[in-house]
Amino acid sequence: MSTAHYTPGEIAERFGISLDTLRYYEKEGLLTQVERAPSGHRRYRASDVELLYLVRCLRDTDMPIARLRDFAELVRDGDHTIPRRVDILADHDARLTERIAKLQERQQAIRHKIDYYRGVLAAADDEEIAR
Amino acid sequence: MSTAHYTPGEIAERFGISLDTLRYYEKEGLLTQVERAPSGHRRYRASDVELLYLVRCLRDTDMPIARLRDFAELVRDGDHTIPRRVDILADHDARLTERIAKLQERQQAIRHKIDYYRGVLAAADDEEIAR
DNA sequence: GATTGACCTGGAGTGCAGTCCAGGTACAAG
DNA sequence: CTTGTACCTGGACTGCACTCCAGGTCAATC
Repeated sequence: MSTAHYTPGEIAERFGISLDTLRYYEKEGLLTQVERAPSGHRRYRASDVELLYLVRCLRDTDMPIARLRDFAELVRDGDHTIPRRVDILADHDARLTERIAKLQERQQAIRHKIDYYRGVLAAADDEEIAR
Repeated sequence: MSTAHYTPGEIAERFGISLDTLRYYEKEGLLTQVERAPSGHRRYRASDVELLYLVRCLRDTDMPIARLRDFAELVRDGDHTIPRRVDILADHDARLTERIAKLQERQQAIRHKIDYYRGVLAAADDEEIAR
């Protein structure tokens, strides 16, 4: 319940990821350097939460870890990298749009198959009734 | 150019997958038994193409191989398994709908971030002009 | 009859993204 | 002081879906 920081447990809970994954992200450079308590325990600040939120959005939409690392590096390098960050995000956004369109196409095909099968079943039922 | 069957190369080309992947699918039981020429070479028929098309739709929408195997087994078992096939497809369709919705949510968040960054850039430009 | 190209087999290897583990520290509660 | 819980580290392991490879066959072509 502290105001200034969050513990690893709180963060993991909040984002629905494991402590291992959280540490893995840090090790892979997806987060800017996380502060430590004198005990060595991680202390996550609001800025970490913010970046992690974006990281999760990008991972949930299947951006690979390597690209996320590049992005996080730009974040670490300061505000002058914002144009490049926008490029990465806009590119991802475009891919995502394509990807969603493709998924919807496939979904249509699957629904067609379901309808076809339902037609077969209905025909079989009719036969049953006619007997 | 024969009318009755397709070669592995033709199939791979048509579906944009590798020969290895094609053989892998067969080995994993995603296809019903594929015929062979006397030479031992595979000969794909229209029914194989049809099933493979569905398999690809389902894989493209991330159905795991294990579930596809279950589905293919039902296909092999005959028409009386159609109700169960419909269950599998309808379930997948529902998951897919959820999945697409989640992707779109994430996409909104990413677009928000892009807009935020563009706002920062615009503000910086204004400052530049004011100087 | 040598070469070429498409195909065959079984099995090993790859890349990605975590996930698990052993052995240890920090600290609050009983 | 012991117990419990949360956390630490480095490194090994896992699951999934391919992908690659060595060594071989077959049919047509030069």
